[in-house]
Amino acid sequence: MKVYPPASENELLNNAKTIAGKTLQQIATIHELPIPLHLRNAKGWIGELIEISLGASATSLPEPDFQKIGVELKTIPVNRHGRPKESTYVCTVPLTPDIDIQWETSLVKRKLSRVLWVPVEADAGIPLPARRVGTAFLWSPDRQQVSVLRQDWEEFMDMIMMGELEQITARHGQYLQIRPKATNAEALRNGINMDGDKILTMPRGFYLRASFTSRIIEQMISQFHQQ
DNA sequence: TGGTGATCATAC
DNA sequence: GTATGATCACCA
Repeated sequence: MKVYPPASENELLNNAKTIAGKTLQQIATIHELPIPLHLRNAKGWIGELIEISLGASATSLPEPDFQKIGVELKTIPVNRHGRPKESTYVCTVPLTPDIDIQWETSLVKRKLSRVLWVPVEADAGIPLPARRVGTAFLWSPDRQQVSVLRQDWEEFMDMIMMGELEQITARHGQYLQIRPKATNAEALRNGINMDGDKILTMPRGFYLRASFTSRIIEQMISQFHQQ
């Protein structure tokens, strides 16, 4: 079954409702896809399955997944309490950014402006085929959240432009963090050191801390209960 | 045992 | 090679 890109947020939400409560086995069967034995050698499999089942179009482009409506798709592994098990990858970190790079036009901002979060059961005790997809919800950061995300991003970009990339660890950043994002430790690319010289360094990605995505889920639940 | 640093697969 | 989809694995 082929799912076409949704033309509106409502259409996307309706598509998401059709997979809510289903197991990964049920969804994979609909699309005639095999299920890997475990995620160790297929880490992105759930994300790719949900992309297919919701009609995502920019699946390996530096763009929001649903290009037409500007929505980014994120599956989020949650435990039985609904708390995220992992951080959430956002996008690649520019290692040699232009001097005039700005938050307003950054990929982090574009991707996080509108996100469809799709919770997926991730307790180790549940076999992969039996894991269920939860109720998806659309989210945009509120003013306070945008403010912190922007502050994190600007501090990171300042450090990178100052040649302090190698000093950045996953401990930096309140909501965002920067961590390696590579095939392996041998995958290097160009960066800039504190002397302004070219160096080879590990490719890195922006991630949302699990403590932050946990708050997003809690907010959604409390809004739900108020209605 | 939580979080940081490392890694796996795939598309083009 | 560089982007995407992420989770793994180890150690403080």
